[in-house]
Amino acid sequence: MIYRRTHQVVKRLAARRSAILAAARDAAAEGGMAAVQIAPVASRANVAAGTVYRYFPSKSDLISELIADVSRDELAAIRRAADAAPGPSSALAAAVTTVAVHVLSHRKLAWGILAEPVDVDVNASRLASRREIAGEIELRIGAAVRAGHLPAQDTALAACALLGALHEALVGPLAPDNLDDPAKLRDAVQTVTLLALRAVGVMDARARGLVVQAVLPAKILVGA
Amino acid sequence: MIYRRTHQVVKRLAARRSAILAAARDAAAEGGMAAVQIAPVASRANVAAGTVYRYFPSKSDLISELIADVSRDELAAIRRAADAAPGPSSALAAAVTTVAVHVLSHRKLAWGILAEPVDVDVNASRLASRREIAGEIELRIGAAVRAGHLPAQDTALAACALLGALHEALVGPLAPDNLDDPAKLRDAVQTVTLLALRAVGVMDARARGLVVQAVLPAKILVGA
DNA sequence: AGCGATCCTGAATTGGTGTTCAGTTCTTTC
DNA sequence: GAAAGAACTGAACACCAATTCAGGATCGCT
Repeated sequence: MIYRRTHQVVKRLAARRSAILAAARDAAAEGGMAAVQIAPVASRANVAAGTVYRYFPSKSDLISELIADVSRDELAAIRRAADAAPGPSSALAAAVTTVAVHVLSHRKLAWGILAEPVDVDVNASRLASRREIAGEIELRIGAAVRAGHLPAQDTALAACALLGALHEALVGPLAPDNLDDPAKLRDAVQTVTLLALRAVGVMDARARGLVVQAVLPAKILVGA
Repeated sequence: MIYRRTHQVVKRLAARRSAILAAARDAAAEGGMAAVQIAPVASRANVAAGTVYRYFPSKSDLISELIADVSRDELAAIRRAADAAPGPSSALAAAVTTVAVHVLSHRKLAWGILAEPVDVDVNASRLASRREIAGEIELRIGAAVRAGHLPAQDTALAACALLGALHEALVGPLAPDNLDDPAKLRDAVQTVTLLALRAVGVMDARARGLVVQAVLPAKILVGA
């Protein structure tokens, strides 16, 4: 008598799985990674604590997958924005703006994904995701360099620095707390993008133009 | 019969206090904030666990003071370097270089102080220290702006971004791991300083000059 | 329906770390 | 030198959250 999962069951299992992940994401968005605890997450997902362990071997695995998930979304958004730009410099500006906007739209979540403390095994996953995003930025910087728009430079280090600047200025603990006003938000994104572009060597005047072009299409309507 | 602390006793108590703080600092330098646990720290300081509580009301207080301590040192170093510079732009370059070098000399410690997870009450202290350092950088940026060397800008946001860039590029998880070689180290400091200066609007050519001047006096002999 | 396989539950277990405190040792004072 | 006060010790306690697991519920097959 062989037990075989029916379509419906498979779907239900998948749904539960994503429900748990979604619950974890919500928890992280509200209270950072520290708030991603098995019991609360299970409760959010309308599941018992033990059930979580039928879908994820451990809390670390759950968080790793959460990070991978969020990063995948972000990476896709960056690529989309950059690929839609008319040239390498615009692409870089678009990529940077996208990161800024994304990070601002869920500051707590971003903080948790980027910087909050986790176990060693989670760090591996986090690192990989981060590398991908940094790699994408690096690519765009490299393209701009090859196009002669930027001076030659260590693109990897530059990419790290850019991301660091964005994160610290926008979601770090010193980030201005008055970013609820959409206008201020827009200003912050513009300012930081400008800084980032100048950092890699875009001339001030040209950078200002790129920023304006990049910010226009980006949706800066962000929920808490 | 009134007990009055003798000089010797006062000194011994003070010595113990600093021994505990030093032990905490060492622990943090080795394994990050997570390694700052009462039992190990007490053991390092040649003291029983309970004794720690005669000097610090709680672990949070201990860590808060540790953070304040380290930050005070760093702030002093920044001021010293900047004040010794001949002009506002040089001062900014010197300040940035100093941060870079300091952060590199104890990466784990810096990471713990800057980004590792801690209780809410500790965060307040950490925030204050960080604000001071960011404030100092902000001052230097402001001075350079007033001197006409930089375009007008949001100095607070710029300061945050600069620090974020430095930290991420030098001690963040994506930081190159080959920084044991002093030459590479020097390169990294130069590169990042250059990025930082350009970010706030120093022209590329001029920035390169400032970097060289700033890096020369900075000791880039750093232990693990 | 009936039976075994799978899945779910949630209370109990586990592990690790901050904190306490009764007992001990050292210090001051007379 | 002895009494009283302070400081120190370290094992015991408390707390919190991850993880487990025996029992109950559900599902797939005949």
